[in-house]
Amino acid sequence: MAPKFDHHAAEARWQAAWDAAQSYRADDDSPRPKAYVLEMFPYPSGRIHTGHVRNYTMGDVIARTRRAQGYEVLHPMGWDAFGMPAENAAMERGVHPGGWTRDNIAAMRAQLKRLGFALDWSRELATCEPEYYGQEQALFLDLLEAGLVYRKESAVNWDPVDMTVLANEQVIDGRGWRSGAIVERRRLSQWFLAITDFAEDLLAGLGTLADWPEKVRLMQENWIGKSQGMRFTFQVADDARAATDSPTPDPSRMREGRNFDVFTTRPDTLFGASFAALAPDHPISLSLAETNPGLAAFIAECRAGGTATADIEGQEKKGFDTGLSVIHPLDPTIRLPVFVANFVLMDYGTGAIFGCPAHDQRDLDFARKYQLPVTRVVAPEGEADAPIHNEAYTGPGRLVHSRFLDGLTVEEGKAAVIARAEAEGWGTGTTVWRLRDWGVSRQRYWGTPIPIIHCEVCGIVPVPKKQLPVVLPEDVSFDVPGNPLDRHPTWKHVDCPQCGKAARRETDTLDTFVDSSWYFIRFASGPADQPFDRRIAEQWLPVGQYIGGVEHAILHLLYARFWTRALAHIGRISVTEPFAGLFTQGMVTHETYSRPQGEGVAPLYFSPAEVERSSQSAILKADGLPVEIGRVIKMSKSKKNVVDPDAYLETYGADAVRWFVLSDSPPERDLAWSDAGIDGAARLVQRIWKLADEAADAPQGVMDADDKLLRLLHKTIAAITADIDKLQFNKAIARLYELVSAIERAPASPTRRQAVITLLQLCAPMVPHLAEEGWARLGQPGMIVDAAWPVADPALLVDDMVTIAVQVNGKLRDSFEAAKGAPRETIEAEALAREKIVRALDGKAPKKVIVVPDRLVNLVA
RNA sequence: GCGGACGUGGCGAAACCGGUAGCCGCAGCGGACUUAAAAUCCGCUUUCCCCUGGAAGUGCGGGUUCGAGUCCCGCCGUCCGCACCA
Repeated sequence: MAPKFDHHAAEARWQAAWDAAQSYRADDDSPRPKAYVLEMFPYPSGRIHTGHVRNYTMGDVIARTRRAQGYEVLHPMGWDAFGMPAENAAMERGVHPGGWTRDNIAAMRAQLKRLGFALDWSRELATCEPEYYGQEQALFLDLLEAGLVYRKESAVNWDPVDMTVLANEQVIDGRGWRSGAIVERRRLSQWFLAITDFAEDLLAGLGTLADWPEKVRLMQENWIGKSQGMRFTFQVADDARAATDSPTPDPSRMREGRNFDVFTTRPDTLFGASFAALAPDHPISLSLAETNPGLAAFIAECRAGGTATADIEGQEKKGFDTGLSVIHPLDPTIRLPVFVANFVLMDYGTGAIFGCPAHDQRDLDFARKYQLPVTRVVAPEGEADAPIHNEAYTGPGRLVHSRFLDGLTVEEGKAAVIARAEAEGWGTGTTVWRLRDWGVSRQRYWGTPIPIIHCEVCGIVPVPKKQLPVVLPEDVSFDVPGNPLDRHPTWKHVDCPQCGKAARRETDTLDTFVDSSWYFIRFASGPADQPFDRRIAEQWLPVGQYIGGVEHAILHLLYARFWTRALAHIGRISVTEPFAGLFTQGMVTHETYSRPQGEGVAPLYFSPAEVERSSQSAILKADGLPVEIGRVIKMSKSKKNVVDPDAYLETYGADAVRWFVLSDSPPERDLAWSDAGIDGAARLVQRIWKLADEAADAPQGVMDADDKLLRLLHKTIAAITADIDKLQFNKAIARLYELVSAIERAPASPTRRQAVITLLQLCAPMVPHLAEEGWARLGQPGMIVDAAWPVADPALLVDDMVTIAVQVNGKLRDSFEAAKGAPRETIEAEALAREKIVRALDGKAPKKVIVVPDRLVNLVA
């Protein structure tokens, strides 16, 4: 009986051998074609989770295959090491964020090494180290100098207990996610990156990303949100109406400086306008509120609550009549009342709209509430003038009740109104974007310090580059809420680099998305004295294959695209799209185990480690009683369905774990982690090992070219190469199983021995330790990582016999073997002569015969 | 509400261009080996029936075609993203 494959020994042996040979070191000066394979770098939370294992295994298969195919491969790893969890750990456990983070990195690095990934560890980086963030500060200053960084006041979610800004995702039901305090909307001075300068470019660039998922491109397109329309000015009329709840107006005072711009995507519906509305934060609203307590109260009411989506949803449309009216731009005799309305957003367009109730649902709701006129101006083709009830009409059609526009289509109407507005000088065709500039200020300690000094005399002064990096102080405390940098006794006090007077450091740090916006460039080239060496970086970039979770489809990928373009814009690099190929993999899921705890109480969940799972049921180890097996869902701490890869690495070995995460599910879909699945993977590892072990003593010599096994082998080479290219690892694995079965059945022969050697090469990207061990057992020269990828012989890919299906009226009745390329007549004759077919036709001659060469015959009776 | 993806055995899934639906794995059933078990190996496994065969079958209803999982039209369901975006 052959000895079993010993994963502990093999992993140790080959990981040491690869290390000693520096097998995965990427050579900048290699003459070979370059391939940059990258997986999204992890946040060092403490432990590698199954999602990481899946992500990095996929990348590893690509990297190893490319290497075997003769590419110089760059496959690096690093740590997205700044961020809030480190500060939370500091607050909860009294540890320093830096120590906590670096300990986590050490633990996770060991776990990744244990999985045997083909990574170039010499390029490892952590964003929390000054060598990295100092260079980021230099790039920030470059962008500042180029006018792509600016400071502005903006509304933020402010947590009054934790004394910090919260992202929208951190506001839950209007309360801070940590403190539970009611979130306020505050205006704060914040640093911004001018991503909107590149809106058009970022949108156009999506069209060049052929190797990105369509879904991600669409998500980015929607996020950028280009809308074309018209911007025009409303003149405020002299004759003020009597307004509700306002003091007797003085018309001349009211009019002064109160004309305002609106944006619309539907200039064609202008004759359907029945009101105008301003955002509560609009400057005119605010100025009117100074003398109008009713309006001031209304604005205050609108401001209550956070900026989160949940707060906005379902809110009733409300307005406040300002008493002003504006003049309709196409007919000066028409006056429209001006409201301040809660559904108008200051951040989009101009912060003011014209309302056309017949063709916009929100405007219609508003008009019904305030008894404003509703006039249809677009009618569907052939359907003249039905009244509008409670549903606005937004479909296509022709214009009605619109004077010079009558009879035009919607598109023609838009063009006509814009042409007229531009000719008369009261409006212009224009484009607005949903995308906003990127606010990067965070009132946090554990992030890249923004390299700016505030001087009372000189204003905003960049830290001179010679003084970089601005290093985070280590002696900080987290015993009170707020930003420790701001409270630090000395750190922020510096002399102004320009005038030398006492000044103050910026105490905000950069959003961690900045850190991840250029790490792939630093991997390609990471000199000590500058962010990157342009020549070397450009040899590797763009990343050929980038792999990560779809949750980064918008923010990270958009920011990285922007940052790269910004660097190109200031002439530091010629690459504009950082990731040529993108793949978004699915999540790893697991079933849940629970026991009900009575009505209205959440069930009690148990972790997979606490449960003994048999094929049909599961019992709790502690008491031997059954637990309920729940749905297969994303791993989460609250449902306790998280598994730790370490235990599996110990029991089954890296190769079995790697094989399992690649098998069964297509990589873009979710993968259900199961012990049964890993058992299957471990069995396969032993089967392959047994083949290698037996083949070591098998006869060597000349192979039989007609051997069926040889044909299968070459078909498998071709298929697996194509499957890996398309990242269809599940299909590659199904084919490997077929090949393994076929070899097992084949008698010992030189062909069989060669098949085993090739099999080891084909599965080496997935199970590298096993492959090396088998390669050595078979006495092959060197290491399998240095062996060239097998090439399929085209002559062996075509069969000389094919199966011809015979259908009667489209239904399969019989099939037979025929020589490949046999003439139609031969096939037809054979089909008609088959006993089953004669019976099926029941003596009748077929009316029509369809012959598809090498495939089928269909007889139409 | 807008945009998108998906729907195939008990489960994860295959199926090139419209051409034999269900490769491969998991689970299950039967058998061999064994004192026994594990491990391993062999076989079966879409459903139904009047079982040497036949019928139905890829969410539902239509259509195009000699032929549809695949193309077209209309529904239903699930998931994802965005959302008072003017």
